[in-house]
Amino acid sequence: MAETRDRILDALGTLLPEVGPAGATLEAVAARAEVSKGGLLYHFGSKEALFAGFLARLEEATAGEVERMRASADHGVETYLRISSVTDDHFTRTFLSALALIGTAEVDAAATVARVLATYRSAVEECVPDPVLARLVQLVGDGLYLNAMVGSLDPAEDDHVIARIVAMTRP
Amino acid sequence: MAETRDRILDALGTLLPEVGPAGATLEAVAARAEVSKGGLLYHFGSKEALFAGFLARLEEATAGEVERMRASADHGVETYLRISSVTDDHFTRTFLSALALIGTAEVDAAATVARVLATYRSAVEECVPDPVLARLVQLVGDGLYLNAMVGSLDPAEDDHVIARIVAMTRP
DNA sequence: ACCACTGTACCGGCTGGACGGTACAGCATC
DNA sequence: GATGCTGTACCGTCCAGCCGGTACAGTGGT
Repeated sequence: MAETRDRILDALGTLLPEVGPAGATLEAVAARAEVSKGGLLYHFGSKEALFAGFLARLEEATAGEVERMRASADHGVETYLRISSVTDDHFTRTFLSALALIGTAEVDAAATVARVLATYRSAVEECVPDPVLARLVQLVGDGLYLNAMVGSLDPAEDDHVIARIVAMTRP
Repeated sequence: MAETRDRILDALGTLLPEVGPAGATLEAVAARAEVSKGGLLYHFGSKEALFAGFLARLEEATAGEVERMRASADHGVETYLRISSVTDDHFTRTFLSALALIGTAEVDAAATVARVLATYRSAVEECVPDPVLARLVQLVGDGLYLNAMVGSLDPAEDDHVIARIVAMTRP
């Protein structure tokens, strides 16, 4: 069942920020997903496949987020930065989990994250004519993600930064 | 000998970006440092102590970097951003290694990194009067680090962004 | 000058436990 | 009774930490 598969990936997503890749044991993931270890290995033949499945879903979700950016009235900049600074967003959590996967032997998470960032970058460049400014916008978003990763994010305060940047991008 | 201790920590620092925390076995670190496993465990009683020692050295190095910022002619902003974007710098590599440690069970690397970022933040706030702009500068720096972590950094290109920000901070 | 002893630095084999992966038996539903 | 899925017992590997040992540089009593 595809539902079970997604439940397993969700379980991995909640587990990774809590205990890191080392703590994300097959048994731990199975327990969190309320599946047996055998059941997990039925859906994902190996830990590598499990992680790869997670990263694949991240890339799909990225496409969806970029679509949301394109559809937004302000041409996406604010939408982009808001997502980065809202830590309880599902996509943000998935992205942070992927960051936690960087450095694991099983899978090249860095490459996937790099692709995700590149996708975002093209999207930002679409709605900010000045390429230097576009890159600046993206770097601020990335900075927000890094701060979210280490848990030092004050969303209320960073609202002002976001507002400033949005103002810069529409003269 | 303190020299051996430092050599071990250096070995860990070069190993972490290459193979990640999972690959940074006691034996692997010992081999890289040209010490036996027993010798390593003589200096660091456990893997946790090894990682903790590495993070402690990062915090010391941070103090030194902030000092360099304070001493620089341009009031630190450019110095700060340059460090973030130069991936072969010793401090940058140490910092990226610490990022790789986030999520390991042995040690709370996120807290250390958060403290390092907070230290930098105060330093930037010292030389940029506008607090919102100061935060923006710091977020761009953090964004550069994140990009360096996933290997998607084009230093030549980001020079323009740095120049733009430096211009913004001295009207 | 010599020896007994102590502390420091380092070495490498061993073991117990954890974890990834396999095998297989059970149990629905069709 | 076949298929899709689940649970569990088990195996092999890998690794952290332990431990018995070596080398050697003091140190101090004689």
